[in-house]
Amino acid sequence: MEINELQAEFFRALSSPVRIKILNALKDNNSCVCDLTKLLGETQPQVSRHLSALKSAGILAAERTGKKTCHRIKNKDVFKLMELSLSLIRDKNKKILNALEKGEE
Amino acid sequence: MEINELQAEFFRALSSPVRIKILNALKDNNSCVCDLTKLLGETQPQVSRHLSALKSAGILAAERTGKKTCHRIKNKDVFKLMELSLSLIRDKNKKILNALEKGEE
DNA sequence: TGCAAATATGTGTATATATGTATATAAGAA
DNA sequence: TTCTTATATACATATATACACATATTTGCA
Repeated sequence: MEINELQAEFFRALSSPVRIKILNALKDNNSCVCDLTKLLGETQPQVSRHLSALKSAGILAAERTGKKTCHRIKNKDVFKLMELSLSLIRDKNKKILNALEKGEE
Repeated sequence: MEINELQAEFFRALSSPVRIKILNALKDNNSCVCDLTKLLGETQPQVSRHLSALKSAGILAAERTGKKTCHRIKNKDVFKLMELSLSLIRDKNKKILNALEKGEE
């Protein structure tokens, strides 16, 4: 296993809109699967699977308390990465992004 | 198209070992397809398509001069992202990465 | 014009991924 | 133990991706 492959795997974990949404949802609050399911409007198995992918990538950690499993960002530096990615794609999609950021989603 | 999707697309462009290698190869020197093909030991169509993917993602720019097409990094901030990703995966794979970085690939 | 070099694209195939539905597992409560 | 809630996993399927090999396209040159 080379570094390149580890990096590629890491980026692949971020290459899904649902997983990006999950990260944003966990930015300020930890959350359990059922709350994320409601919040994102996805099915429960979907959310569970995406959470599991993010956990495998080392981005999330999970802790079970009773029936619920609480998920949290393992290292908040991941949001530096998110911001950097936004500024990089901003160049390419200036018009689209400006519109989106003004709330016209 | 939401921001989440643009971000996911962007990260997907980085989710391939070959494309990561290409970026590293272009870090300090611009290069044409044939040189990259030799350097990476991949087939020419492979390299061409991966380059095209990176271009679609807005990460590379290409310029044709004569028979050759020269590719370059559009915004070197992408390497900040690469470094950040490395430090993020380092936590998870301390042992593996330490070994790799000592040159035991 | 004809040829060779550099690059891009088409095609087939194997593999990976995403997703819905159904089901299994785990834990607390009655 | 039985029921309910929370979560994870199995299965089937549709779609996407990576890749090798073959071919088309573009350009410079003889």
